[in-house]
Amino acid sequence: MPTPQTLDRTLTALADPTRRAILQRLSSGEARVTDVAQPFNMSLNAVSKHILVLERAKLVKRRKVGRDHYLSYRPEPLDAAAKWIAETRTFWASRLDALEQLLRDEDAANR
Amino acid sequence: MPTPQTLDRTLTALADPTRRAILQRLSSGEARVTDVAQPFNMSLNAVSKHILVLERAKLVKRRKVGRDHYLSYRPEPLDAAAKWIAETRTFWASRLDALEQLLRDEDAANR
DNA sequence: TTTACATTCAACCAACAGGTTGAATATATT
DNA sequence: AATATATTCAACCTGTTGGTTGAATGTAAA
Repeated sequence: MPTPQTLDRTLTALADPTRRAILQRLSSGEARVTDVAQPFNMSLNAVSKHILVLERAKLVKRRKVGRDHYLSYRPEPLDAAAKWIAETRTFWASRLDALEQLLRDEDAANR
Repeated sequence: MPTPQTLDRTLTALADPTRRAILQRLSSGEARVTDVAQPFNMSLNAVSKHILVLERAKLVKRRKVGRDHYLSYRPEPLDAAAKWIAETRTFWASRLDALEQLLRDEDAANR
C-alpha cells in the first residue's frame, strides 16, 4: 500500500491533462525532454517543470546521455494508485451496505 | 469514460489526505458538516471548503434539512477513476511490451 | 575555437489552494 | 422575542502551481 504522501504525489501528478499527455507519449518509448515538449503549446521550461513533478511521483525516470536526457515511463506508481483506489472503494462500499444505511437513516430521522 | 475535466476534479479531490479522511468518514453513513469537521484540527470553515471540493467532484452529495446539511458519500466518480486508471494502464503497458521496447532502444542506440 | 543544441537555473508573475477570522443568514430552542 | 446553533459568505494571508523570459551550463558539431 502506498504511503499517504506517495499517494498524494501520484494523484497530484495525474490530475493534470498535460502531465497525463506526457505519460502517454512516454508509454510508447523513451524520449528526450525536447521531443516530449515539442507537441505542446507552451515553453520548453514549462514542460521541464511538469516532468519534474512526474519524476517526484516516480512516474518518469531520467537517463542522461551527454547533453540529452532520456525520459521513460514507470508504471509502478500507477499500479499502486489503482490498487489503492480499488481496495478503498471495496472497503468503503462494504460500510455502505443497504441494511446499515437503512438503520443509520432511521437513526437520523428519529433524532 | 470520464471527461478529462471530470477526471481532473476527481483526482484533485482525492489527492489530499483531509479530503480522503472526510470521504472515509462519510463511507460509514451520512453526517452533518459539523459532525464531519469535529475530528479535524482545523476550523469548520476550512472543512466546509474541502467539502465543496468534494461536491464539485460529485464525490459528496448534500441534503438540507432545516439548518442541518446532511452529507453522503457517492462512490461513482471513484469507480470511474479506478476504471480509467486500469484501462489506461493496460493501454500504456501494451505499448511498452518487450519487443517494441527493444526495437526502440536499438533505434535510439544507432542515432 | 566558435557556434549550435539540450537542458536547467533563477527571477518573476498571475491564479489558485488551503488556511484563518469575522460577519451574515437561516433555523431551532427557550 | 431573545438566544443559540448550523452553515455559508467575504475578506484576507501565505505558500504553491503553472506559466513566462533570460541567463547559465554542459556537450556536440563546424
